[in-house]
Amino acid sequence: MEQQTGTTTNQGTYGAKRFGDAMQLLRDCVPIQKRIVRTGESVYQVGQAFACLYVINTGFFKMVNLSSDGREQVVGLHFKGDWLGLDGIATQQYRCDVVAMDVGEVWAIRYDALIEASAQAPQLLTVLHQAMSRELGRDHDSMQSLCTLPADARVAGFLRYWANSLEQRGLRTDQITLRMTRAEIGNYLGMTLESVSRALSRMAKGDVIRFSEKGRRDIQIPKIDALTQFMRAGTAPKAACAIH
Amino acid sequence: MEQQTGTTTNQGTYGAKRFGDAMQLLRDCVPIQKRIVRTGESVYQVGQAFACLYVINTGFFKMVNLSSDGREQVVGLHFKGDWLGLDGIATQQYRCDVVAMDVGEVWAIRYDALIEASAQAPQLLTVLHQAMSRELGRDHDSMQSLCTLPADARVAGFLRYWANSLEQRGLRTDQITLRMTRAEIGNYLGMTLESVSRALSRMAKGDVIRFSEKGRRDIQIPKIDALTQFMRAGTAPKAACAIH
DNA sequence: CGGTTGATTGATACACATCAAACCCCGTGG
DNA sequence: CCACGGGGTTTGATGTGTATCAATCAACCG
Repeated sequence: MEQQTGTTTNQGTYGAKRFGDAMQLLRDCVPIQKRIVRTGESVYQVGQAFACLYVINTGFFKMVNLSSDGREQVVGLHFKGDWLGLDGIATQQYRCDVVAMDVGEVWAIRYDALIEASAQAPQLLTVLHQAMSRELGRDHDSMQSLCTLPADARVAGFLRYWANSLEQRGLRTDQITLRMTRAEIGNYLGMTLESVSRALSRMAKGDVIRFSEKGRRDIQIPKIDALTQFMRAGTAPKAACAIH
Repeated sequence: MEQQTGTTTNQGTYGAKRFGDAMQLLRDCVPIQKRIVRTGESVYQVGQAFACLYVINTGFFKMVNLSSDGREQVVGLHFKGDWLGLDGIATQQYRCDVVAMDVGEVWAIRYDALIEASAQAPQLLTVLHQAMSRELGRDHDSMQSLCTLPADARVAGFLRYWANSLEQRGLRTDQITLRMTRAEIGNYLGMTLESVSRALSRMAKGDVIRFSEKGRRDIQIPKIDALTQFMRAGTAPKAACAIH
């Protein structure tokens, strides 16, 4: 695995380059409105009239679904290069809130302008469709985790996902800073904050992760494989016993 | 709520017409390869090279995610007018299996041909994007159900979703035939087949649903509102007590 | 400094999984 | 025709993974 691939040109894999290319294309082909979003502020909110898609330039965002009876659910985490607002196309209204977990910058792109521009530059469609397709795949993986993995494994999977997301974007992965509280993580993973805390404690005990000296929000992952290992540990305990 | 809206022209709502319009447009603008898929056969399988999107003309399909360690997960149910294969765009390989739960017909459309055709007929893009956007929204709702609702409410929500899906397509909803075993339903909802069975029994006891005389696979829903009611019952039992 | 917000850890409770038995339906073949 | 077998469903008894409740602790801040 390469690190700091800011200038590397890896085309086959999902490297940092993928994002750079797409963003350069956007800059060139469509009018873009840059916008700073401070921590806790939202890019858009449920019910708002749909007009723009947003591409994340910097920052971390959570996507929150609100049900009619007041339940809140974090349904996605988004990083640099991800598109926001896609769920608004169908109904012409945004279906969820997107909130910045850190100060960040998004590029607003009018959907109608994007479609128009795609007549001249069809690659724009490829970029858009790939973003949507990727999110569909991610959602399916999330559903699978929620349905088939025990709590500990879900937390491990979450850390692995976060580390992978950073790595794909050419960011540091040896020391990651979770920008979410235990409660937010728990909400995203379908468990309580206490369960998240216990899972992390168990991982720390097994040296799968390490807490940084300053704050329990910074986590070191010595070996990502250890996380994958830890996930399987809970999934199929019978197998280990069957060997005798 | 109107029934049998086969010829009705309701534009604002998600009526049966939406599907007819889109399918007519496709017929007119892009080459279509019709294909019959028998019960248990798959439209495509994970790992297969991506080339086509599929639009369901008739039948019911389940979308199954397979993880590297062998876990299977039903991540979606699809009906007439839904698009299949969208998750393959990003990686150029299908990411899951789509299996017919009943004999049905799908229309295969080459993705590259669709993009080309969209240069002449931009409405094609609208149709495609709305389909993707709708699925994203659906997935988020599923995640919310999995994370926040108890087992009974999830089963009720599942029935309501099924009934709504039929209604939007102008099909009968008074008597619905589940084309899935309890085990499949349980897999989709993140619970065991026994829990599904118990939930259905409880609903039948409360007259929220009725089993048809022939087989426990056919279910009558006298009032859909009763399902919604049943969902809330488990969600906030404290509130009822607090009133005294 | 007290006050607040988030994290950890323990004791207990409960929703659901697991295990097990019985039943129903339906097709097959003697 | 009935015997048989097998897949699907129901229902009960028991076990367990997490939720819930509660206390303590750490960090931050006006």
